[in-house]
Amino acid sequence: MKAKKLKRLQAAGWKSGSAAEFLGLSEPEAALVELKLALVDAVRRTRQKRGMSQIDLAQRMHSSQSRIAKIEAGDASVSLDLIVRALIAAGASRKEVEQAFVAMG
Amino acid sequence: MKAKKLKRLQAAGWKSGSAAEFLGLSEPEAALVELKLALVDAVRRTRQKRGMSQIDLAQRMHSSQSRIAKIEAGDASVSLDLIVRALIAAGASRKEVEQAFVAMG
DNA sequence: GCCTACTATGTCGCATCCGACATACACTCC
DNA sequence: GGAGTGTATGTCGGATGCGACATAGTAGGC
Repeated sequence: MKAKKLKRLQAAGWKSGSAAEFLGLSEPEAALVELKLALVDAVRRTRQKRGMSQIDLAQRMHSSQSRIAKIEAGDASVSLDLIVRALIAAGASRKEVEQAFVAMG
Repeated sequence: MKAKKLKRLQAAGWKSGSAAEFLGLSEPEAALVELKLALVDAVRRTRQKRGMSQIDLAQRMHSSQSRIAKIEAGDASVSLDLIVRALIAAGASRKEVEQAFVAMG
């Protein structure tokens, strides 16, 4: 599956921008992917800044450690909804959320 | 269902901020709802600014008119993913997306 | 080495979200 | 009133995302 491959690639250290192009995603699809990647980064950064483990965050948002791991890995089975929920649950301020979105460019 | 009611209310003209509180959503849930509402507004505004009908937008994003209607109505059966896809497909500029987020406060 | 804490990956059954379709409603123009 | 255009709402089967669990990998202290 294409989406899955993309996610694996990016998890392995691909810089956003090249990955989407590499796999030949259409423009709108690509934009959404970029956005997700930006937010995923924000989740991990925010969580670590707050000194939380994946388990801590999982409990806060009534989810599981494996889900958090998948979120941060950019797994294809993770929706934008869940990413944003995680970001909020991690305690990101409004400004931090905004910036994650802005960073998408 | 609670979420459904909320959505109906907001569609009927409730200002974001009061609706979530009114229904007693928890903080993180509320934040996500606020975000969705802000983006939903942006979808409609962007679409209309571009002179598109709901059908036009639906075709652009390979969806259906009824889905677009539900998006703009804040229907509970619409994910954040879909809202953002719609916003992108409507041709929202990066600045417009940003502003949608800022407006969320 | 072993133990502990943290993170990653695969799978599964259930819930939610999706596009599609039908249909109703609202307006305008003729 | 009828036709045309745009929007809203309800429903359905199939697709996707979810939490949970098991398990494996990784790093540090002892």
